[in-house]
Amino acid sequence: MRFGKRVPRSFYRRDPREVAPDLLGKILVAADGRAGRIVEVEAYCGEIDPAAHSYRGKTARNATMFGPPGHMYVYFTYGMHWCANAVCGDAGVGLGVLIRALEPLAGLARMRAARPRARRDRDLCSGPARLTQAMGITGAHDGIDLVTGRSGYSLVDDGVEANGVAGARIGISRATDALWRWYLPDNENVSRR
DNA sequence: TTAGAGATGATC
DNA sequence: ATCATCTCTAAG
Repeated sequence: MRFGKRVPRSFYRRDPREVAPDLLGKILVAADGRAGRIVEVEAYCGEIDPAAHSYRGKTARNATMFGPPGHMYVYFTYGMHWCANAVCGDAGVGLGVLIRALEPLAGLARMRAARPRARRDRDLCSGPARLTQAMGITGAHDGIDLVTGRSGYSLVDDGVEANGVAGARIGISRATDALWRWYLPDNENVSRR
């Protein structure tokens, strides 16, 4: 791959609270050359996590979360936004990591075209719905495999170290005490700076 | 720079 | 009614 080597499926087959901090620094790559480094993530922990879509079991919307790890769960929210997760753990359990922000690395012109309202480049991918817009991710991509990248998006590792800090998750009303958000504290592309 | 509210529709 | 959000507007 152009930006790094494939993140293997075994990476995802773990507790999302382990996967999430390890995902910081990895790169989300689109087939058309758009790419961004992950700088903010949140873990969602299935049946033990009241804030997770999968908390009450499998439904039509969250079915991808209960599928194999390393696939992308894309959901629609607030009537207008798409958000993307990496499915974690074993199939059938309903675990995932929400990708909340990217540092734009390549294909900036395409990202700006996809988000004409973004005033500065740091506004392109600094939020879960912003990054899907910038990267061209929609519900059409729900369930695609991020390991093989055969459906247009993949996650790769270029070896750059990224040490994050933990905090409370954003935009939820239950399980607000769990420190299951990780981000790079000095990165300008993190949401809610 | 920050705070508040509207947009907009699927979900359960 | 709620929601894993964003953007604009108004005010400081």
